[in-house]
Amino acid sequence: MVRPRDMAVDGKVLAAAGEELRHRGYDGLSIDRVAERAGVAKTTIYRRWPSKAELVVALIAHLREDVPFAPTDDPRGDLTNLVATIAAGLAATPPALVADLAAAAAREPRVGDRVRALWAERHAAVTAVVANAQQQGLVLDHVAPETLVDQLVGPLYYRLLVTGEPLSADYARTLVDSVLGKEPR
Amino acid sequence: MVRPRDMAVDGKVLAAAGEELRHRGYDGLSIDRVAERAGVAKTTIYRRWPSKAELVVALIAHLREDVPFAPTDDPRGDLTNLVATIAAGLAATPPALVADLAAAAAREPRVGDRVRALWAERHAAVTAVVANAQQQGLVLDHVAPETLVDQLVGPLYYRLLVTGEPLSADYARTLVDSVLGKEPR
Amino acid sequence: MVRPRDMAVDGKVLAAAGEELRHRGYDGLSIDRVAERAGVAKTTIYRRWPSKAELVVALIAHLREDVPFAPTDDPRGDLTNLVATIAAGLAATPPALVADLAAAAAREPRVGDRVRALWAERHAAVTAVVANAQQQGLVLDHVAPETLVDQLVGPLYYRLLVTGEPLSADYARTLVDSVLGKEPR
Amino acid sequence: MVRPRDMAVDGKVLAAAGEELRHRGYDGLSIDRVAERAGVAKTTIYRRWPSKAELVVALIAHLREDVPFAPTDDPRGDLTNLVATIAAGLAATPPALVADLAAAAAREPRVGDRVRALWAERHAAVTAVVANAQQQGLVLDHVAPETLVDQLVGPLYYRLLVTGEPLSADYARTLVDSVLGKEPR
DNA sequence: AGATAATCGAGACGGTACGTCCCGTCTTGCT
DNA sequence: AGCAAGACGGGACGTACCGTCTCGATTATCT
Repeated sequence: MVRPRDMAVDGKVLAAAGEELRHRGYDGLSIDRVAERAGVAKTTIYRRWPSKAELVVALIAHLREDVPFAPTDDPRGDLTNLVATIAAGLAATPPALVADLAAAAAREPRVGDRVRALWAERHAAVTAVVANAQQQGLVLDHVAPETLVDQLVGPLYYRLLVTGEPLSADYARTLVDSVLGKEPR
Repeated sequence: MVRPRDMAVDGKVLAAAGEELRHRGYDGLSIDRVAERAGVAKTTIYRRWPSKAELVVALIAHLREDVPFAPTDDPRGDLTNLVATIAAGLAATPPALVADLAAAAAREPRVGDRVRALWAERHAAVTAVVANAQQQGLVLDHVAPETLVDQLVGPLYYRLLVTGEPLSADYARTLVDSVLGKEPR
Repeated sequence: MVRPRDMAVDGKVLAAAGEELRHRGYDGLSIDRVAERAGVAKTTIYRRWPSKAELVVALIAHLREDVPFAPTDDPRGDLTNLVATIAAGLAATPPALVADLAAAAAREPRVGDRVRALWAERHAAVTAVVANAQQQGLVLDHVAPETLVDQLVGPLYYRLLVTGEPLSADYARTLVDSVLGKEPR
Repeated sequence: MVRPRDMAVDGKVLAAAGEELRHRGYDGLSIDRVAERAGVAKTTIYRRWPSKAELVVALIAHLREDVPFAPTDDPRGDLTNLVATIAAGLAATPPALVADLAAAAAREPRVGDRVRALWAERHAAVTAVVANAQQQGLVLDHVAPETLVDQLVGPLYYRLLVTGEPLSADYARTLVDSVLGKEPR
């Protein structure tokens, strides 16, 4: 009954915002400039995203790549793959962006919900594999799977945000080895 | 021959900036407001710190607290204490502040150096204890101590910044148990 | 073959617009708000009145009140009554509204026509009485009746719009006395 | 003790605003454009005048020409000159501008004060001459001088704002004649 | 005791971006 | 067609900070 939102707008705006974010960073991302670059009125942007933070959240969600995850009967391999994939994804994202999201999440509840939902997907995938591995007796079963997940994924964020050390596929393997024990054979 | 700088100014400004940083975050930290709150002219602030980032750098150095740590001959106890202390310290800090610092660190190299130096202290303390425990055969020695440290401390930041789950002393114990194996007897 | 226009719409819109005009003035009159207040779509308003100015034109025609005026054989009394009635009418209207109408009239020719027609009625009534009085020798006949009317009615607007002084019935009497000379007996 | 305001700014801004006002009218006067035209930051304008209305008030006050008034021993001549001068001044001002000022005055008390002060000067000059004439027996003394002033000046505004009739020097003379009586000789 | 020179407060200034409010036009589907 | 609902491009608003700049007024220290 009403004029529907122009679907193309979302794409144009997010594309423009992405460019800006990449080239100028979060602070330098100006709605005015995004609007101009997208060939769209500023009001149109604010009609869809109430603030810069929300726009960036949507942007991230848009950029999100599925963590393609096909479980095999080799939990160790699955886990290594998964952690390495997550590490690679994080390594490809500007650290400042991740930190900005964390900060926005901590300050604005609505943003927090969305950001947490974003990470939760990956978290859940890892949890599933870990639980699976545990059932097959590959992991010390005195530890809750959630804790193990924290110890597999947490270090990635720790390095990215805190120590600034690089995230390599090797590091992912090291983490899995530490949790599952050295390769049996 | 010249009028010396008023020593009290540094303190007043840093105190005011700290308040602002805590309550409004890095982005919301406004030099105008800091100047007003500190009862100091904006010029005076810019005379000492050439930018907001540098001011925050100085501020961070001020915020540092010692992690008091006295090693005993009980590495497991030492480790649990240390991790619990760090967890408590983090839990007492507004998550947004930690995230803001991470973001500022990622954006401004000089801020990054200082922030990393800030966390490095704690990191080093944990590393020492872990290495010590490893020498006493308490930990699987196929894993480098740095990795274990990441798996002890990383999850704390992960919870604080990413999942938003609480940081309890219990959680600290769980982490240590996971790394050292369940209490032998 | 076509759906007829909903007659009720005109009334609802003009009523809403009148409210807005009274409370917020011409500039503050927003079509968006009028539409909402009238429970009508903006499109519907624009279908009938092509612009804000035209809407106000229509509105003004609606606001017109008759100045009930029954001439007797006492011109002085008639004049005093008439001027007092006009003064009371003006005093009861928010000064800002009168000023806004004047401004709109000066800016938009079509509004000007309507507004002038609105006041002209009153003007004409006074002119008639003045001419009548003059014929009866009550007024110095070296002055054109139009001038006298200006001097009777003009001061009312002058006070309302310029000096801000109150418009009382007494003041109306004073004006008439000044023009006709003090009550003979 | 502080950096003084740049005196040149007032002039540049008011000049630019005057241009805009003349060419685009009150509504079309945009602070952004004024700032650009004056080569001044928008903030600088807002620092001095809190709103568009106040800026225009200042502008008018700036444009204000003294009503040069040298009393002679010929009150009738003085009065005619004075009223004619005021009429000429009003005739030279866009009616919409006068109406806008009246509207702004009616809505914003602060603006009202200023605008009234602006007109009050002229009002006072006329009052003085009228009182003078009355003392010399030129006017019927049963009428308060304030009333006569209203009847001399009010019609000018009435014509300008309400009836839209022209303001000529002749009309000024007619008004004076009506109040003082036809030229004795 | 002055001269000299940097410090400090106060706040003006040119800028950039923000998020809001309207305007008048448009698109869509229900009546 | 008329109408409700609301998206859209566009323009202006007034606010908040930024970092730079001018001013005195205020301390020292050096002559």
